[in-house]
Amino acid sequence: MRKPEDKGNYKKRGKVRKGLWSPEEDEKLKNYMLRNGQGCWSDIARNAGLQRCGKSCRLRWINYLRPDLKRSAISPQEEELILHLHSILGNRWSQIAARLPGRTDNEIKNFWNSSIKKRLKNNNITSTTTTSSPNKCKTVSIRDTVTGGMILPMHDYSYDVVNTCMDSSSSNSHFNPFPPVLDNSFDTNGSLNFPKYVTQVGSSTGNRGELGDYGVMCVPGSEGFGVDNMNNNGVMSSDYVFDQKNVIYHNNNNNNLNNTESMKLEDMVGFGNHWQGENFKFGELDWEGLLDNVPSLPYLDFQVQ
DNA sequence: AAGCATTCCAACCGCCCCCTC
DNA sequence: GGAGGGGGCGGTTGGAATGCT
Repeated sequence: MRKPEDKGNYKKRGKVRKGLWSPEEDEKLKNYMLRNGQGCWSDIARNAGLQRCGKSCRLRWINYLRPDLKRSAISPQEEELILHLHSILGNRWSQIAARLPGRTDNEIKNFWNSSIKKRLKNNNITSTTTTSSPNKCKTVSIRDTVTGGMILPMHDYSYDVVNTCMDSSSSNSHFNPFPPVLDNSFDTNGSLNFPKYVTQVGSSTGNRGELGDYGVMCVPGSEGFGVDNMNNNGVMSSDYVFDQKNVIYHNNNNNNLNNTESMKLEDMVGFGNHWQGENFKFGELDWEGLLDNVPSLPYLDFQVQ
C-alpha cells in the first residue's frame, strides 16, 4: 500500500494529498456524496473539505465508498462470467464491470491479473486480448458454431506477421496461421505452443469448437482473407472464409466451399457501418450491441448475488 | 521465530476522448 | 478549428499481508 502523506505537511504546503485515504477523509467524501450526489469532481474535492484532487476522490468513491459495492470475494459464477466477457471484450475492464453489479473495473482487473491469469497459465490456456492499433492488419477470431456460432473481433497483427503467414503455395489467399516454425510448436505432452498471433477461443474439453479451435482472420490489404480453425490434434480446416466483398462463408463440407452457407459478416456480428474495408477499426465496434446480439451466452442467464 | 518470496490490491499515472469556450 | 479542462480508462506501482522455508 502507499503511505499516507503527512497531514501537517500537505496543509502547510497547500499541496494535494496522495496515498492512502484516512477514515476521516472517507467519512467526509461519503457524507458529501450521499448529501449532494455526483458532480464536478474537483468541486466535490474542494466542497467536501478534502485536500485531494478530483480524480483521487472519484477513484475512492467508485472503488471503495460507493454504497452498492460488494465486499465479498468473487464467486465462481462471477469468475465464469469474467472469463467469458474477457474472451469477448478483452481488457475492457469497465465494460466487464458494468455487467457485474457491485464490482468495479479495478477489482476485476486485479482479480484477473492475479488469480485468473495464473490459472490460465497453469492450465496452459491462453486467453484472448482485444487491442486495436492503427496501421495494423485486422484479425477476427471465431467461436465455432458448436458453441454458439459467434464471430468475434479479437486481435490486430502487423502486416509483417501476416505476410510471413500467408500461404503462398495456395492459389487462394486464405490466411495461414502456421509459421514455418510450426514443426517445433508441439511440446513434450503433444500440446501445441501457439504462435502469439493465433487467438484461442472456447472452453476446455478439447472437442472441435471448444478448446483447441483457433480462428484467425486477416485483412491484408485488398486481398480476400480467410479463417482457419484448428483442433487439438493440430488438424486444420477452413470453417470460415471471407471474400473481397466481406461475405463470410461457413464451410460445412470439409473445405468444399461450393457447398457453403454464406452471409454478410456485418449481418453476423452487427458491424453495420463500422465495417468499411480498410477504414475498419475494432475500437469503433458496438461492443454493447455485439453482446446484446449474442443470445446463446449461457453465462449471462444467472443473477449475480 | 525469523527472514525471504510471493501475492494481493489500493491508488497513482498517463493517455485519450469529449465538451466547452 | 483548436486550446484547455474534466472525466474515464487501462496499465503500473509499491507496500501490506500472507505463505514458505
